[in-house]
Amino acid sequence: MLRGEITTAIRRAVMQELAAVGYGRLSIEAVARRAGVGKTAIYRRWSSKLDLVLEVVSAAAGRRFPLPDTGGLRGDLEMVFLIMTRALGHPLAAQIVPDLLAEAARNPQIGQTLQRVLRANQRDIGGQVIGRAIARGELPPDTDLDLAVDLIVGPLYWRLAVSRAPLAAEDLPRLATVVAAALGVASQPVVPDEPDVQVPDVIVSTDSGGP
Amino acid sequence: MLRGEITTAIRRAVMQELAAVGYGRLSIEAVARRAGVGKTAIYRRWSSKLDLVLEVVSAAAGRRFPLPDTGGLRGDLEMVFLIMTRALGHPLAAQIVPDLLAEAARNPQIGQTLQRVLRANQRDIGGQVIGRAIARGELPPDTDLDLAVDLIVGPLYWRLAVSRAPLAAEDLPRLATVVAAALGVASQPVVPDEPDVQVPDVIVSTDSGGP
DNA sequence: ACACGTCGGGACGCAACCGTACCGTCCCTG
DNA sequence: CAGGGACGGTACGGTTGCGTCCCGACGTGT
Repeated sequence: MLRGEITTAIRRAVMQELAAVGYGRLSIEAVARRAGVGKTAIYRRWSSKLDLVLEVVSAAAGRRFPLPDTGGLRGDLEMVFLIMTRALGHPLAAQIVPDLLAEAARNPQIGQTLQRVLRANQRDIGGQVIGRAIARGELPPDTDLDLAVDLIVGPLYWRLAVSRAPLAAEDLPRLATVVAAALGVASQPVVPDEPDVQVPDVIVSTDSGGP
Repeated sequence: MLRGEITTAIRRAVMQELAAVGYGRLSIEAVARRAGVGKTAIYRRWSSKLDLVLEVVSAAAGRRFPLPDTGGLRGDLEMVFLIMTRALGHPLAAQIVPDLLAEAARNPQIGQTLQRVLRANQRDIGGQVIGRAIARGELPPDTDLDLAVDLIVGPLYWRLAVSRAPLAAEDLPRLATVVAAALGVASQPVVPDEPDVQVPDVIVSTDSGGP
């Protein structure tokens, strides 16, 4: 009969440790130390570091929730942005999410799990917002969902998780207005304005200059 | 008199090792092994792992370049997107950049360096594009540069570095059109459409459910 | 009241890596 | 052609973490 308080303490310690050192350097011993438990208590519950992290992160991030209908695309977008801001504004999430997303590029198991608990969720939400807007006649029926998700999630994720610049609550309505405008032209045909210009060669090199 | 070929080999090995295991797990011994050199050769050039990574990454990513003027905002954006796609399309960069950006959140030195070589560069480019568009009369003079950078960089970074979904070359013109539309309304006053709706509480929790 | 299972703690052998030191070799410079 | 410096390799003691095992203490359920 495993004691629930111990399990909870381990979960909390995993999140804190993930935020502090990242997945790559996470060690079972450090988790046990931080949780104030023996390593035995951890191995009694999870079989490995990967198993531990996947289960804890899934449990913490896997909550789905209904997205309220505000009656308009702009309002729906603002609602999504507000929720994203709250979620990524949590210090633990702001550290853990980018770290795991980077690790996902290298570890297929992590990639699958995040795909399931994060990005599928985002696609759901994007689908809801776009679907409603189409039903309202605010967007054409052939709106590209992938492009829409990029437009909705990209700027705010960049701001909150990468750039980490402060974002005032008053900025969200403006961002919603701007993204709504972008979505409005997403399915229009492209009208090229000027012929091609030579594109400079940009390659990440490994041998430029010396120390 | 340090031999340049050795330095180059170490640099290449650092990039490959960063891509393979990330900054957190990068070890000097693994770099030496991969480069086919002794640890001595590395310590003779750099004082520590942090020093090594910062110098190598700066040298590889710090190249600035002129952004050609295509004569229109939409074309300029497409040019930026093409350059970004090439840079982040490089397998090494696609692995290393998100990893270091996540690490930057916990290591101030890495944060400062990336700020200097990556984000300042992006702000420069964004400033060029927006400045030209303002001069052409395509955008109002009070366009918010921070918001513009989020809109330009966010969606493509999300797609290439986080979502990692395939992106056809034909998608870039459409993305440019869409982002240009977004920038066009970026400085317009916000017109609220519907009064507030209750916002559901979303918090990343550490104690939801058990294994 | 008793017995069983979980608890924290400690120890185990093994592996990886740290940063330094010392080899003998090779190449470049003067 | 002689000298010096950088080279790859190896070994060093010390630290950290792995996954397992055993211990005595606790506490819970019957």
